[in-house]
Amino acid sequence: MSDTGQAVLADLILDRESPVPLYHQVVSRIESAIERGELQPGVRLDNEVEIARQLGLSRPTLRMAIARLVDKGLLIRRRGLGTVVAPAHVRRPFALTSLYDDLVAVGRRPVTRVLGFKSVPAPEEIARELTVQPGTRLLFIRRLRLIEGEPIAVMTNYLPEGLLRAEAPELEESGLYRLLRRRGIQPRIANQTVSARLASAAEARLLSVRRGAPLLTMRRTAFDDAGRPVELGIHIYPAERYSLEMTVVRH
Amino acid sequence: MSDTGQAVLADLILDRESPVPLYHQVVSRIESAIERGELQPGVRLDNEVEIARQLGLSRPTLRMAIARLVDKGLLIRRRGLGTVVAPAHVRRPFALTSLYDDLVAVGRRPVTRVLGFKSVPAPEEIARELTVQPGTRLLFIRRLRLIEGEPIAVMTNYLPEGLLRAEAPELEESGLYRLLRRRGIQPRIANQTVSARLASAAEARLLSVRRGAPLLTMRRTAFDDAGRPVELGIHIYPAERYSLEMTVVRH
DNA sequence: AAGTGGTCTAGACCACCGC
DNA sequence: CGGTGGTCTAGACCACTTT
Repeated sequence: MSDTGQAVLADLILDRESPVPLYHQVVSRIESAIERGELQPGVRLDNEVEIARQLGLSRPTLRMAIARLVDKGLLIRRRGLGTVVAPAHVRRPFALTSLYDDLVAVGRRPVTRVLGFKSVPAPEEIARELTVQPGTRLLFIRRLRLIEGEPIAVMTNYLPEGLLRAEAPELEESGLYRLLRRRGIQPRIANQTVSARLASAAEARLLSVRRGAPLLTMRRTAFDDAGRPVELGIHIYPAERYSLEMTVVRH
Repeated sequence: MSDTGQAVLADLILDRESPVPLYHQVVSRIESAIERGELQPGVRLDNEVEIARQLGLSRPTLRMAIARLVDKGLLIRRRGLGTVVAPAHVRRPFALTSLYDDLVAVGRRPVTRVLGFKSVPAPEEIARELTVQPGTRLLFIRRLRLIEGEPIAVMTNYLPEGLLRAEAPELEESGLYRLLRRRGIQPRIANQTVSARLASAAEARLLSVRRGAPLLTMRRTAFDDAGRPVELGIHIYPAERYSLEMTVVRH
């Protein structure tokens, strides 16, 4: 009914010497203020000109920050009305994070076992999807992921050779995407197909489910900034223990 | 190896009298040039300052346009290198379109049968997900979608009353989202959970599959600009005939 | 009418990249 | 080094929403 409150952002501290862009500093400060509950859902922010003045920024710079937050679904902005903190309806951004990151984020302890790690010539279909020549040598990786002793995924990946070296042990400690990032490789765009089928006997054994249990399947090709192939992933999950969650924002 | 060509965008026609923002005009012009093949993947664009000059725009305005196209995965931009048209690896944006739209877009003819359309009090769990009071009256809709005679989805939806009226017949002609848009309701953010399970006898009958066949399941809550609940959808798809595709761009 | 975000301009300087 | 995109400024005017 009445005003839900006016947020004062004047005390955000910006570091003009930092290499981190100012608008990005604003994004992360406001983001964490919302996460910590200092900015409650429904709270109305001051208008853009006023916030910019308080922070000592130009309006375009501040707008860039707010635009990012709107994109993430954290803020809602309407002409003539103002900017308010979005309701809490989850705000998990749909991004190219790995399952590993997701699980760690909620405090669970996934364990990974590397089942396969070798160089293979690219099968025709996989070569086509990754846009490499058939027969090109690819790194084949197969991992089993468990959480509290229960298998939750069998992940098969094909990567162009040279992206990773003999890093099988590290794959037991870290996610594939984290390992790639550490080597300076940034997946940027990914095409995913999600479907379902029944577990074969071999899959059932690996995943500790009965034969014919429902599996969630995901097939993904990922490319970097320059459009170079990074990875093809074929993942299967026991549907009884796993689901994919995503938040979609319409622009 | 050598230059892949230099695109001249100077002949894009902009209408400064139009209510459509200039940057948006640039976005749609370039978008359709790429779709029509006038701008081939790999083609390098002139630098921002030059394009802006050619179009008679300021650089920030042009940058806004290019940023949108990069977001959509149509262009790739790298500091020091330039801007090029992205490789063709699909570019289906992951958005809140309906299955209906998707199928029509590829020229297929889906048919929809409305199985249920009535007002019901909100069950507790559904009320919580939609952030309405338990017992609030909701519109319950259940539809069966077929393509070339084969069922591909059973869609169950709950909407706050008042968003739609007695429009059951129209639901056989148009998608739910299209109908909502026509009434000025714009879903903006949606949380989706995708998983899988086996078909019950009743579901198997509806979907023309055997009992125990794998089903892809999707549960979605959607909210509008102002964070008001728009819809809760519970969809099931016969996995043997349907998969979900999405393109994810990391920002 | 008043207040808000939306669009647009014309510059400036910086950081990264390949040569 | 020269060229590119990345960031930032200080304004201006417009369109929409509510009072």
